[in-house]
Amino acid sequence: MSANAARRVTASRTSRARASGFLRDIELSLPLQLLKAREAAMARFRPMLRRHGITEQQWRVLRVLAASDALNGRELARRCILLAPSLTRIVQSFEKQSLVKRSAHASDQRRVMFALNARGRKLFDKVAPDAEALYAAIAREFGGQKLATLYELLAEFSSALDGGAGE
Amino acid sequence: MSANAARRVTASRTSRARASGFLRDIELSLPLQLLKAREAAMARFRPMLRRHGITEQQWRVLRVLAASDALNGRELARRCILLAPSLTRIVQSFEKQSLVKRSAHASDQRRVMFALNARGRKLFDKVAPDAEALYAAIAREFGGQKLATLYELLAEFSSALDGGAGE
DNA sequence: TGCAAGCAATTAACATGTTAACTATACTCA
DNA sequence: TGAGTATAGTTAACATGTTAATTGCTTGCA
Repeated sequence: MSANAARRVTASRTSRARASGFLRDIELSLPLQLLKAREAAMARFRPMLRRHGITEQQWRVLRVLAASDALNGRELARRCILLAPSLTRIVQSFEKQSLVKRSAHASDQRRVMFALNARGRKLFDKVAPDAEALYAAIAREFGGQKLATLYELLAEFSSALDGGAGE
Repeated sequence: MSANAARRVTASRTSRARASGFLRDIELSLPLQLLKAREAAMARFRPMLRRHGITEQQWRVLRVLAASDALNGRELARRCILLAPSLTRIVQSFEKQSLVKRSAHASDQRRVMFALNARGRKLFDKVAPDAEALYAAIAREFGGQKLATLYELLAEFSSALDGGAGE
């Protein structure tokens, strides 16, 4: 499969680039294709999350906090792939809704520790089954084998470009 | 490679999920991994685009318009993977900078046609070589073969989930 | 014909992305 | 020890993402 893919991509690149006379075809912009694939997946999750009254990014924070007792902001942002300002806004919103509580780090007064409280955990437990069902449907439609290969390639790509910094 | 990947992913999923007692590990959220890979790539492009004074999304619009004479808003948004409101804002900004001009569609007064003008084309010609150089570096570091396989998988994934609607 | 339904583009409102600046705390090393 | 530097978190400002509502035009059909 991948040998054919290589040939096909190369062929289409040269012919289309020659035809348009410009930069390689936009179909061969990797960031765009990653975005497109992400959109295809998120289109399924967003309506469900919306019914639960949360955004995609808020769900990431809920998930990460549900999987660990308490995290400081920097680590939380890193695991959610969120920038610090976005995380600040999200946890502030969560605190107003009593979903998250903050506490001081024992030895470093700069750090702020965040953790889910009872209401937050309850919301997570309510959303998680719906998310799992949608994820299972995607795996079924695309194929578990191909999904695993895609994971592997994405991980290799990220670490190849990050130089190991992102993980 | 992909057979190993499947085994590895499955193994890590069960062990981590059991350890945390919650939803499968967040590392196995496909939208998140797509985002992470995209971030790894965009981290290289953004500083360059910023030096040219444009954003990532504005660059997508420039590229698509440079590759075709004139497009209506809907088609332009579709090719750039942008929502209509975002496109509206971007082309309005481009018009103020005299990068893009709009015209009426011949037979359908609802449609608005957008095209690059001389200034827009000049900007595109200025940015394109830098973008190509960064793209070539990524292809070199990650490997052209693997890159082609990744493209293929992403395309299959998008079309599998879109049901053919997105293309 | 003319009206109901649909489509293209825009606008509005709020959430997030992105960069830069800022505050408070922690570290380092002369 | 104390000035300089680095780090964690926040805030600010502007661009984009997302949904819903709006406007103007088009189409289908009774």
